[in-house]
Amino acid sequence: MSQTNITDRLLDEAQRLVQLGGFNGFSYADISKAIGITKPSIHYYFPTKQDLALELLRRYRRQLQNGFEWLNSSTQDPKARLTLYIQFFAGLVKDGRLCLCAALAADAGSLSAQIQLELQGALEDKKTWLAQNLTVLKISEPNRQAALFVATVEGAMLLARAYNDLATYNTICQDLLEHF
Amino acid sequence: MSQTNITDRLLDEAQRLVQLGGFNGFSYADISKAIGITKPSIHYYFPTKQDLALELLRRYRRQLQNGFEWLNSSTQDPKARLTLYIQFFAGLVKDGRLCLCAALAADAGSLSAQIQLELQGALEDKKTWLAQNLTVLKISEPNRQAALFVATVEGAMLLARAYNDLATYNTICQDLLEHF
DNA sequence: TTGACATTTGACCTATTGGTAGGTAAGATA
DNA sequence: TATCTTACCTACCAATAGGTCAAATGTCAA
Repeated sequence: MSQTNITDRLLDEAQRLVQLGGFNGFSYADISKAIGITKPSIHYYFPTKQDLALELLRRYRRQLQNGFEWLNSSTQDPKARLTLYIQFFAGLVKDGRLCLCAALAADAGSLSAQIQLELQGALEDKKTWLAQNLTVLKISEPNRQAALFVATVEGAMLLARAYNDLATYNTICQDLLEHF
Repeated sequence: MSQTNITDRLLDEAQRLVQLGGFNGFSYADISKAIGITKPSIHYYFPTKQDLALELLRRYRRQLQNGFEWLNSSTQDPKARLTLYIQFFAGLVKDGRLCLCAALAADAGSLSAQIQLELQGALEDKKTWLAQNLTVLKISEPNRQAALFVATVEGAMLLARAYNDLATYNTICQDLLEHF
């Protein structure tokens, strides 16, 4: 991404660590080591770890929006769009990562109410975009089916992570697509 | 469960905490407070936290087997069995918990290889049982569809946890069932 | 060149982490 | 009776957690 912007580098590394080991699975010291900036400097940008998580989600939602816009401009075919959605997350799975939503949802117990709202927002973003494409496909109850779609893809990432196997993700998502 | 057996009480509480906040989201001190036994006493039963996690998964697999046997004896109708499978986990979701598999999969980064194998085993147990019932239903590729089923249910729990809403889980699982 | 502000640091803090050392009372076993 | 084992305990440990603060450094416009 950006080599220059320190905020982004901090967020990149934090996101990586969250996706690999959950919100409680890393510390500011870990980020410090990886980025080469001292621990107090990280506190300068993100006073508390909760601040970090919140900004992580806000940025993630922006990234999602950009991703969806890119997908929309890539093809008009809704079926192809769903496939690209799945391929988008395959990149994460390949690196042994989870979607940020899944990673944070699992640790929701240690997240502030505000963060949980932002997490719900991110999931809503996904459902909304998916529902739009399911509507074009004339699927009945697109909102419900969108929720099913999101759940399955998140679950597929979870299984792929457990098995440490990209094929697990791809196979499940393949079968999911065939239902639509 | 068992009021008497201390090992079980420790595991019960540990499992609760893992399902609520992940493997890194609780400490021996938390269990200590809840059970009323000192921290070193917990180390007496489970020398390290990894030992605890391993036994948690081994017990979980036994519980799953018992559950499946109970489901098998409850009804011969495979469709009804799938419904009961979903209801089984709804109890967890109602308490704001995740399936142990989902909770640990998200924190897989901080789990030993042995534990990850046990985690895979637990997921295999689920897939195997589901595949048996899908076979009876004459579903093609029952193993693949079983993986899809597991992923969706795990994902539904994740979403329900994020939204803190049992209905989210029920709706997704309802729609899942209608695909079979 | 200076002042103002942004950025980064070393030194430090308190609480908690997972874990250990050593001991003790109650049974079981020899 | 002597010894061993189980099931706990108190007291403690080094390391790490998230976080603070005053001082130093960098940047840039007036």
